[in-house]
Amino acid sequence: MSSRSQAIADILTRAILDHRLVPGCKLGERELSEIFDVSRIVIRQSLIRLADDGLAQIERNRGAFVARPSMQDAMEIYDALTLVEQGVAAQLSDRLGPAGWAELRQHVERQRQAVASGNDALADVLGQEFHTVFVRLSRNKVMQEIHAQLVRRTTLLRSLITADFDYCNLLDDHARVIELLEKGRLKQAMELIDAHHRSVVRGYIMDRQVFPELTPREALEPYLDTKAGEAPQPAPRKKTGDNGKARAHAHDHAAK
Amino acid sequence: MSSRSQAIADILTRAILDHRLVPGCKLGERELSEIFDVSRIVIRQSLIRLADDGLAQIERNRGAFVARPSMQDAMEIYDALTLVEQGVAAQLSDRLGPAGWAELRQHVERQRQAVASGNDALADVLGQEFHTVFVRLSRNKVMQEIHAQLVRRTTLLRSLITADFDYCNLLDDHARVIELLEKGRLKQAMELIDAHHRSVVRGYIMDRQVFPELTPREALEPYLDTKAGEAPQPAPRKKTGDNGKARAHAHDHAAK
DNA sequence: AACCACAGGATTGGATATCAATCAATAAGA
DNA sequence: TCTTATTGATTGATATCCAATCCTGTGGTT
Repeated sequence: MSSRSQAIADILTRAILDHRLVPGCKLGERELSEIFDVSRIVIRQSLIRLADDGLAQIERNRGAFVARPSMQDAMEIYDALTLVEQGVAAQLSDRLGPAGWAELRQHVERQRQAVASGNDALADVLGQEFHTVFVRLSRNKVMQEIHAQLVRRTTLLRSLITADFDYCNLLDDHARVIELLEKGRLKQAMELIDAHHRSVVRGYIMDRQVFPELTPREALEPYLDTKAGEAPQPAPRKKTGDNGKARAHAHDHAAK
Repeated sequence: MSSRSQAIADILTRAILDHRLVPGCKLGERELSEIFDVSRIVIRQSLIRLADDGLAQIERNRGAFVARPSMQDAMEIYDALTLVEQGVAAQLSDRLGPAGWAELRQHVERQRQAVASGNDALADVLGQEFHTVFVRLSRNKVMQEIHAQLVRRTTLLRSLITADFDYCNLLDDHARVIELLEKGRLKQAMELIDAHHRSVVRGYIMDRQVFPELTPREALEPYLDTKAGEAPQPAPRKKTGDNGKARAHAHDHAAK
């Protein structure tokens, strides 16, 4: 392990991405230091890392809070994500070998099986991972890190929306992007990527404030015991505005 | 100002970008804490920020060093920069209004005047700034920050090269990119951006190690007095392998 | 002389206690 | 009721201390 503050930053990041720590939530140094049983200094360093990553916001003499991106921020993040993925798509359409295309198709197939077998949680994860795999094939670690950061911020954004949308028509986007790219129809693939992200962000309805429901202590409890071992995957917090239709298509959302 | 550690991180960043702190240079906590007259903890926080930005590298129990990117890193950074700038170019070719084009042309014109009047230092700065202005016109703060980070890392890379190249044929790239974009010849503009960055990184000859020449204390001295006021622009360190030809075209390099 | 092992020093990572500055919220007063 | 002052809580930062680790230099061995 690199350092305690990095480990704690990772845990906080996971908790935020799992929507257990919601935007606006106060991240008090004393409270966190008691939860993790470390000194305040280590917590400060963790919070600095989170702030650099855009997941937390530090206000002088007021403390750190889980970032509360604005609607403007959301659009900019999705714009940047679109730009990056379009660029990667352009690179891959030139450079990617058969093994790469096979890996992508295999990933989509696994996700499709997960959806078919009703394993929504797995489908969620695979859907998220697709983008990561996609960018990894560019073999550019710098680009990967930039993209990963943007993905983290989009995941944070999902804490801020109440209404989900109908994503049925976008279920097979991954497969279609692969297909278009492999056929050399780069422009269409890029337009598809753009259209998809655009429709996602257009569907966003952001709340002025989200209600925590979980104290930081409760939110972080599941991550604690693992000193340096396996990471148990605690179930993400259930969505509050849980209307049936939205829930029915939730995996489509995370699935891209 | 936000915090002491941020201010110090900014100073360290500037010193690195000015090539006063060269890659591989040890950034000892005790030494820096004495230089800046703050506690070691503040320095640690600053170093974490630098590491998150890719300008420093922290090795456990060994300390922090100015990052020493590999040739592979250099290519990846330039690839990412190309990707970003191409993407922004695509956006601007659609969305940018006349005022934007005018601002770009005006910037190029100012740089041209600086070159004509032999003010190489100013030409350098303007040449760097062009990219920043270019990306700023996308009106996307997220993208701006990503781009700025990449630019910082390319500036760091320049500490690692000894041989400069002949950039005469690329002097007017900025103007030509603008021209092509405004005419809607997006593809050609993107190819020009790519070709330019490619030729830059191909010309890189990286040294295994760079010799510091300046102790951290000497390197940081010019930045110190300014508690919170104006930032004096200390002259960048003269290049060591200073052969006439390289020097003669140095401004072309920084000018892009 | 070359090489390995061990001890010591130096440095980092972190804990604790303490202090000043600032913000927030309550309590006092007009 | 509105304004102001005090109090409490939290952050920013310092100093000191301790443990773990790395580096080095010495000394013994071959």
